[in-house]
Amino acid sequence: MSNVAQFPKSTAKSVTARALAVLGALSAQEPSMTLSQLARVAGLPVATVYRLAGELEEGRFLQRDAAGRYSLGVRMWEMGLLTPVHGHMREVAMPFLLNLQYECRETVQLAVCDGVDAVYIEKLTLDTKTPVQSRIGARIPLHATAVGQAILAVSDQSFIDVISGMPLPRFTDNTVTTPRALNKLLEQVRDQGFAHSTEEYVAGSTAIAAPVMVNGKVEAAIGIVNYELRDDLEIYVPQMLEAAAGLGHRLEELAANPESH
Amino acid sequence: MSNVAQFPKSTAKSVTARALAVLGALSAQEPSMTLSQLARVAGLPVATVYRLAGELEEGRFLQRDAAGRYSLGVRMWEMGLLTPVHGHMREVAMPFLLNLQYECRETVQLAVCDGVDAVYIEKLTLDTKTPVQSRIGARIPLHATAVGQAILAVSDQSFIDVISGMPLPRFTDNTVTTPRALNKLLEQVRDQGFAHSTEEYVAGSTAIAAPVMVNGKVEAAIGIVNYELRDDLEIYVPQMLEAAAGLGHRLEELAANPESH
DNA sequence: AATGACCTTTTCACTCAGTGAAAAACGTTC
DNA sequence: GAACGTTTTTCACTGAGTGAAAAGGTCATT
Repeated sequence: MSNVAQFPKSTAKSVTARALAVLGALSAQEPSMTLSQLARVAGLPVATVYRLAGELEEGRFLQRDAAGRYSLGVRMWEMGLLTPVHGHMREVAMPFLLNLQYECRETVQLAVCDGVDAVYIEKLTLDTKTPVQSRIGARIPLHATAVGQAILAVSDQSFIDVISGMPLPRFTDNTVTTPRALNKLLEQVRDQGFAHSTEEYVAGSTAIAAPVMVNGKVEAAIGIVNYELRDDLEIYVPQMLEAAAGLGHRLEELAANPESH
Repeated sequence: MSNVAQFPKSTAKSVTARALAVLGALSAQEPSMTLSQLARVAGLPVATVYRLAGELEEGRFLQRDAAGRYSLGVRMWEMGLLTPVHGHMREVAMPFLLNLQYECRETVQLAVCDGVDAVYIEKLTLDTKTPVQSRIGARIPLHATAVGQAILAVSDQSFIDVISGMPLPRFTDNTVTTPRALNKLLEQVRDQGFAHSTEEYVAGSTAIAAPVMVNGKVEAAIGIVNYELRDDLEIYVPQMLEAAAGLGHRLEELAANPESH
């Protein structure tokens, strides 16, 4: 059933905006589409999309498979890796994440705050049947995950107010959905220095997370997740805090020295 | 003096092409630029780039830092993750790579073949001063790296011929640069089931690598690198082969079942 | 083989979105 | 304070981009 109509952008914008709309039509749910699907989702005439997609393909931002379906091209991927989020943050964080993973042998995550939610930048997991929720690049709510709470707790009060002022969607029975409860929770996180969340986002998963501070400002969060409701996850808190602190310091160093490799 | 009009780049044609040229101006070497740099590199008038960059920023394909410099935006990164190269292979491979990393505590790499060279898809490293050469997304020569050789050795003979027919650039004293020598090397790789390369690409580094076979066709390679010329890297061959085989089987399973998690 | 459903590709007259030189407005460094 | 490089705004002009419609493909179903 096509109940789509998520982008009814009748307001035909600039050529560039249209081109981006074409690219944006592809999503995690539908990473490849036919020309006409693309047109429908982007809300543009087929002929227009035909031309635009052709040019995007030329530039390798799109690619067509054997069947003629469009998906995002290698160029897109290559360029994505030049993004500060990846190029810098992920690269610098890797050794810390790996060491932490080595010590706890649980799934280790790195997330940053972007807009009003958190985004997973890296996930090191040994789990072969890992849930989709925490795909790298996935956006996750700040109020309902350990990494989100770790970031939010040490953010500016004004930002906290913005977030707690927005609707706080419920994902499980344990999700915190009122501003009051959220603020209380965040205070607790600040007190103990890390967040601990049990089944607030996904049933059956529990997680701890710590903020990564760079020059007094939170830049990311490192978390440990377990999908079997381990109740002793906190035994890894020291190592996690060490990883978070270590990463923070390293980022400060790199920010100071332009490029001290 | 006479610096009036120098248009080094051939004038990009369509609006879309120009927009892509603006994005394409950013590179691994210069991941962030001022507006006018952007214009110069893209070979477009400043006013034009000003407008285009504005729109690209709106769509979060570009972003500006505090100083007003442009770099690639989060959107670019998010979408890059939807690319076929990344999405599947990397996700499935992670547990195998992590286990291998756990066992050898050396830098572990995953690469696939794209066109006439290999591309690093993932790199797990504990090394904080890791060389730039093996950046994720970096393209590396098939003839001069362990992962490249591992892939090439088990490729179709026709493809091997194409590669060995091309110029084989020399990177170090140890680089194999003649078709004869390359073929001999590849035969050896086939015989022993893995590649072992010492200072063929980067001085001071040694690596081993094994191909990942999926239904009889090579799809990737898993490698272990060391930057201090460890001469006993081969002790990890069994684990590496196990990881490669494990990943191969997992990929076969997933190819069979459309989507079994 | 004829039908219909859905897709891709081409065409073409119209017009409005995109253009870029030039000038204004900043922000530096000497 | 002037000389330089930057970013931003303005504006008259015009060809690049548009999209409806028609033509051409491909694949089921009858």
